[in-house]
Amino acid sequence: MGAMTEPATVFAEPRRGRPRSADADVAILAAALALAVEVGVRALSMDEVASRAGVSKATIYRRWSSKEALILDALRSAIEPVGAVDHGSLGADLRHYLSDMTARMTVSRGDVLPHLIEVACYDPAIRTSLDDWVRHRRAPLLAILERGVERGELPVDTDVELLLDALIGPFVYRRLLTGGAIDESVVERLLALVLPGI
Amino acid sequence: MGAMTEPATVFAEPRRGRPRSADADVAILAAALALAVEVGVRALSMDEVASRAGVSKATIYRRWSSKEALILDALRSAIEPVGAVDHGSLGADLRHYLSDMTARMTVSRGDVLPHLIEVACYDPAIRTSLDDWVRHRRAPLLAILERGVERGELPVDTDVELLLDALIGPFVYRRLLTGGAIDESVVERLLALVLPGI
Amino acid sequence: MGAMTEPATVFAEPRRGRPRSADADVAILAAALALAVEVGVRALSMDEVASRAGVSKATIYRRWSSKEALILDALRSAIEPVGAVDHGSLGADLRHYLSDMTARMTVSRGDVLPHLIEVACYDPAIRTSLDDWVRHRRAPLLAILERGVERGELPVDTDVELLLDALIGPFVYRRLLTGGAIDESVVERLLALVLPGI
Amino acid sequence: MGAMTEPATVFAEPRRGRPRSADADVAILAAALALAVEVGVRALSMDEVASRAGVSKATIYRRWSSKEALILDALRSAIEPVGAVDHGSLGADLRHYLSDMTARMTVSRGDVLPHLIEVACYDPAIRTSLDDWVRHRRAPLLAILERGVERGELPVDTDVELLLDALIGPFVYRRLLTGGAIDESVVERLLALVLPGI
DNA sequence: GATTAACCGAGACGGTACGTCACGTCTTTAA
DNA sequence: TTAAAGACGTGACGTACCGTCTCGGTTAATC
Repeated sequence: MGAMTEPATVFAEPRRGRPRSADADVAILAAALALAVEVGVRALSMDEVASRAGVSKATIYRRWSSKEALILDALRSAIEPVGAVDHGSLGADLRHYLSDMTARMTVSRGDVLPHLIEVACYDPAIRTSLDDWVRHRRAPLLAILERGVERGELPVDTDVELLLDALIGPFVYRRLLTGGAIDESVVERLLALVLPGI
Repeated sequence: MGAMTEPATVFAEPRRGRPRSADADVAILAAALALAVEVGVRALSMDEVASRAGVSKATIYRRWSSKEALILDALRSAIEPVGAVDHGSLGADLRHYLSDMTARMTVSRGDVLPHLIEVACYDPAIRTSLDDWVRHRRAPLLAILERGVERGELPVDTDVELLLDALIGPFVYRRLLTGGAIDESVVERLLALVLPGI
Repeated sequence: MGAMTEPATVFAEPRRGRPRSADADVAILAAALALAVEVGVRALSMDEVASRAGVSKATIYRRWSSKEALILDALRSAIEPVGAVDHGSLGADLRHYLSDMTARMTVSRGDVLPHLIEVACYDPAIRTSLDDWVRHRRAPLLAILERGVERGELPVDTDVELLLDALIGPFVYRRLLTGGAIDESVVERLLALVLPGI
Repeated sequence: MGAMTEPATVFAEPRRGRPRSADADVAILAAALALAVEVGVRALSMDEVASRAGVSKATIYRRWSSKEALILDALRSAIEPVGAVDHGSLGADLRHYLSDMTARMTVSRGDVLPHLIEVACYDPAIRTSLDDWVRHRRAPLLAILERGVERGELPVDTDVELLLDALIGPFVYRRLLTGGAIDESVVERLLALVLPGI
């Protein structure tokens, strides 16, 4: 719950007063997610979220400082990262990760991420939170590449970060800007281009 | 002026009544651009644009169909594409193009493009217009790569589109999502990764 | 339209731009009055007024600066003052005026005036407007008393203002505070007490 | 403590459990009164009263059923009625009472009573409580007038209630509505008008 | 001494209304 | 016909206050 004003997960001294309802947390996030899927992030209104969650607006604003903070958390709660499975070889690991990623890119509505990217330009808190989320999603791929270096499948002096960006960047670019194809064949051709030996 | 409802530049039959003011076009675009820079795209309001341009809102909406259409045109009018100079070799051309592009990425405020990307998710007209713009900006790089094929610097069966995405994508990805470094050294290292022989 | 921000009745230089809708004025006042009667002033909400008048809240707030300013104007538009009829004698005039006044006091819901009195304590604009209204309603009785002085039915040195307060005050006091009887017989007994000769 | 849900002062059977804190009673009333004077009754909020009194809102609502009930009690606790002194003659008694009353009217902020009057229109409990308070404040004057009848200074068939209203009403009327003068000279002139012989 | 019942401060809760803002459209008069 | 000015309906925003409800913890009278 990164963007929350006071994360409920951190337990400090026993809080005084009536504790915040955990049910409300769940109901709000669920309502926000459902609405985002149904009508899109742009048309999502806090009144409607409150109404669906059976909660007052004040209860939402007690937890999240803005609409976008809520959306970010809702998104985060919904998307689990690609699993970090080890298939024994760099090629197999990469193919698995990238296929999974492209499948997700194709399925989901395209408006949540663009919305968050924009908001992050104005709201530092969202910026931080979005950065965390990106880091979290990159982690498995980073592990795959580092394992490749350890195994000797990649040179010791590989710039892992840049390699990662070269593998992910083209898909993000197509998704957000060019509208170009995103599928298995592109994965194969990109791998052939960037990592010819694999 | 791609998104305009009726482009003033195209002259059809001589129209009746008071002609549209050409000054207004300029003033509106200038005001929109200035505001976008000052307060950001998100906080830009049409009332304020009208007020700054010394123009009524109706005058704006007679020319552009929506706020985003105006912003898109304002953006377009401000950014001239990277020049299509021929330096004689693929390596020189690429280095020139990418350096220029990274320089622009570093300088400009980062909020106009993200905003348009988001809006394009909802508004097909903006989608089309944004696609045009992207195509327009990709054109010089596409020409460079095709020239490379003609010169024999690249294999004949090169997937030029994918190669282009592999060169641009990482920068877009860093710019919009990871916040990673964007500079000359990255250009060099990316070229070394994707086109080792250059 | 005393409390309006810019009274539409005062014509200064010809106003530019779209003029304010006179229909909206009427509809808003009517809706406010109807609601005040139905649910009371306290339970009257601006959203409901707007909805009933088929008007947006912004349109209301463009004309009146607050809920209370609107209520005051609505009240004023609804209550015509007691007619200033001349029955030929002080006694007849007074009996007519006071009977009429007591009848109105008994009929109307009792919450509008109390509400305005309270709000006037905090809002100087309402204060002024309420004072005007009170002056306006006192005028006929003042005329009656002054006519009594001219006719010689009252001493030349009569403190007309105080006499007026002595005739009205008891009724106001009963209405607002004691809940005491307000009827014809009280009018007679009060006249016998304050103006024994009449 | 008239409006209290369960008056602490009346001791019935000894209650079980922790007794209510008498300190809290005092602190709450003091805070309410201070706030009413500072910001006015309208802007007085229960959260702020609770905060100032160092008390929880629940503690307040355990004692008073509503904001207005609290305000009424706070008002009552602050204003002691005019003393019922016997100066030997009707004229002296009246002059003393009315002078005292006018002095209080001039001094105190004018917003507490108007507020209560309004609320009493909607809340029967406040209505009852306010009526009690009014009766309590009228009592000394009523005694004065009845003593006047006993002494023979007033006719035996005097309508004492109406006479009282004729003496008080004009001041209340001026205070709440006309904004007219309230001072010693008015007292004298009113007495000369209503009770010429005194 | 243990139990129990009512209290306590803190503060979260659902609800409701507030007054503001921006959008894109509409209606004036003037050029 | 277009222009500037500005009012219009729509609909969401985030805030404030109401009176109620949990919390963990305290304070007497009763057992």
